[in-house]
Amino acid sequence: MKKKKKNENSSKIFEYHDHGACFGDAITQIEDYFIQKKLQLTPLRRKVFEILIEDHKPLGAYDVLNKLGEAGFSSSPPIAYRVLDFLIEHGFVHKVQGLNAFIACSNPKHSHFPTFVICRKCEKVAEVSEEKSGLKLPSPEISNFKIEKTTIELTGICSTCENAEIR
Amino acid sequence: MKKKKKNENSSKIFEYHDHGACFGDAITQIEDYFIQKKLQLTPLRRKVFEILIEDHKPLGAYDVLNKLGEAGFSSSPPIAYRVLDFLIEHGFVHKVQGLNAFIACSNPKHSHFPTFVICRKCEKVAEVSEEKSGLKLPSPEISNFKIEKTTIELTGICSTCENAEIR
DNA sequence: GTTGATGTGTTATATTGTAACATGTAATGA
DNA sequence: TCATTACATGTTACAATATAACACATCAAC
Repeated sequence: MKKKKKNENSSKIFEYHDHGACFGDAITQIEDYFIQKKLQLTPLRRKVFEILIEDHKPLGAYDVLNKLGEAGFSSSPPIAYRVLDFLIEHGFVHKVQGLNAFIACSNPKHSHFPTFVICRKCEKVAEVSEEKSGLKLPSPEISNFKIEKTTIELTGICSTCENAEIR
Repeated sequence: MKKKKKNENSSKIFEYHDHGACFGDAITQIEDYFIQKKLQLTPLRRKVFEILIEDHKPLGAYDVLNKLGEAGFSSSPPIAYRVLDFLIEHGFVHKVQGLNAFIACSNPKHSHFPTFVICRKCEKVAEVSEEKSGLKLPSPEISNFKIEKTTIELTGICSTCENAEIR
């Protein structure tokens, strides 16, 4: 029960979030990217991305699907899965395997090998970029393996929940 | 197409495997552990573990289930999932999230935070233990997060498959 | 000899994900 | 002009993965 003074400016990965900026930046980034790559940011694709970035937490494919339905789009499963796959391919969405859920990438420019930190109690999820995580990938390249994609998920309990866990 | 001399004794994570030793060791380990922890290594649990360690590759829950059926056990889904969960809890089985599959732990003594290296082409999977992987976990503990469980999966292409990929 | 803990079994159903094929639209180029 | 192609979306039907809820048996402990 000691005062936490020392860690005051350590990255509070679950706490801080300027959502307005986040949303606007993300939309701008995806627009720029699509133009640059000559891809179509169709209403459907845009909507899926918006749904994810608004919530800013992992959503199941069928959650996305329902929201698409509410917004007047078709809501049969392949619709969601196709668009999600497409956005994943281009780095704007990640799949959180441990939750069978999808989340907007918090920084498409940097997160090629993102780490997800997941509280098993409050289910909050934080994406920590390669640079910030301090993660040092193992090197199976030594044994001639070429990494194309990583899934790195750390499940546990965040400080808020731990403090609440009186036993 | 150069001779690979230099890496001769680098860990060939996909190649080497003394299966006889592996199987025997694993059974002994699980027996010892169960005795020590006063757990019941029932015929069902033993069989599930044997199925996984015999194959020595990730199996879907329903694959396990079928093999249980063939061996005279019940083969309704909860049977497999319960036993798999139990074995996972005790560190003798891991789930490979990227494949929705289960694999016997290759070294229960050491692998608390194992890394799985998965070739997307031949689907071979290698488990690399914490010590050997050179993996340096990120430190969200700084931000007061307590890691309980990790999912670390590296997907890509192994040298054998890459060499075969003429384009 | 009842109670509680554990392990297995069953039915039914929930959740997550895909295959296969149809339609619409816009750009290309003979 | 109109076939061809690429792409995006749509639909039906289904496959694959996973869990809830409840039943029963065994066994040790009190």
